[in-house]
Amino acid sequence: MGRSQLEKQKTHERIVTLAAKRLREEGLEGIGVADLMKEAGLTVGGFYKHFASRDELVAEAVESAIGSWRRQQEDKGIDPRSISLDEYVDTYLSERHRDHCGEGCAYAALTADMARSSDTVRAVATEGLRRNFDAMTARMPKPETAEARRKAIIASCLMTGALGLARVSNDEALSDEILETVRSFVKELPQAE
Amino acid sequence: MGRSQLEKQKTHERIVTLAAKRLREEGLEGIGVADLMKEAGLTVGGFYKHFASRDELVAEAVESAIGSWRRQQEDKGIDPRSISLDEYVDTYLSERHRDHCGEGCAYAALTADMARSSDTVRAVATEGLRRNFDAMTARMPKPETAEARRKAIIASCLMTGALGLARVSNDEALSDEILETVRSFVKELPQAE
DNA sequence: ATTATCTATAGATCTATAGATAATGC
DNA sequence: ATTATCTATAGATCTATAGATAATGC
Repeated sequence: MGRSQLEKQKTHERIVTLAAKRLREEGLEGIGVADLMKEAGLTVGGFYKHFASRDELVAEAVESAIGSWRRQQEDKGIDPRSISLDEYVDTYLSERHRDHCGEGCAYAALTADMARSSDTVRAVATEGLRRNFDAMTARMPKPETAEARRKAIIASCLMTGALGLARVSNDEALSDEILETVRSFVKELPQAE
Repeated sequence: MGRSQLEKQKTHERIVTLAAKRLREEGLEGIGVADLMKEAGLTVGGFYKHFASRDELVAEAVESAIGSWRRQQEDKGIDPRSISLDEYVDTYLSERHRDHCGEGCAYAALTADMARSSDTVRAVATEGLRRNFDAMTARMPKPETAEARRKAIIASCLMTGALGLARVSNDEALSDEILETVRSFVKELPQAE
């Protein structure tokens, strides 16, 4: 016990990354500090040398969760902007994403929790939401137009909503129907009207 | 202390109705048994003569929350089926609904919590989801067609998703933009294609 | 006599802190 | 000497239960 500053920084990141996953799985009030540290291979005591409070961890974890998909793509050497609407929709509204909440979209997993959260968390979430709308607008034809932004907002609400309801249904046929219906609709959205 | 059976039944309903509101506000793990009973003008002790466990209350409260809108309409003497898509969209995607989570749609308020819940809760939620899809299908032109059902699913996902994201944003302009954009889109949905 | 609710509390769980331990880094 | 993590625990909170109290209803 007693580690270098570099190791502390890595430990900090490990806790945040794990929290970003576990909180998406269990909700922002889900996992406790002790259990989380145990899963990270640590003990409770060290926690408060990293975070002033559990809330502070939650804020960092939400920020990390919001940026996780973008970071994953960049780590694979992929520019997220190069991913087309069709590709994005297929992975977002996939059975895999539905069944792996912890690695997925923070907005689908934590909508209500975020809305109830502290100002800090909501500010982070709102900023991320804006960036998501912008990224979606860029995937529409004529991205400078108001029509592109309109469709980007529609697509975003549809996708988070569909993933959420697909996760609610314990009838897999109904769940799949939701995913498939919305997948094909969003793909046709750029050509609509 | 010591009440009639009729009063007990009314007390039971009062607890469930209050829980349906407070759980939509704070999430399914939000309010505790003691606080809830206090708000109902009662004390902790009586709780377990009404429910075997907190989970049992949650299940009843979720069922109550899912049916609350329908019941409200019926109490006003309105047949929910007589409400048009346009009317429904305007109240669903209103600032009022956004700002009053406790009286509103259970799916928008509790999506992620429901998905994580016990089999009992998920079964109730899935059944309600099916009924919602059916009710929305009936509001579309040619309700017997597959196209009507497709649009009903789209509209449902869009509306729950939009309300959820509108609640996340702490920037009211962005929040209003989401609501307005989706409102007008859903109203045009029946005529689309 | 039965029972709906009350007061009081046991037991579990969870956040946060205090003090010890064993590395780092000047 | 400093500090990152550990062990141990205080204090708050929450679910559930036990036993008392005061009505109901045969």
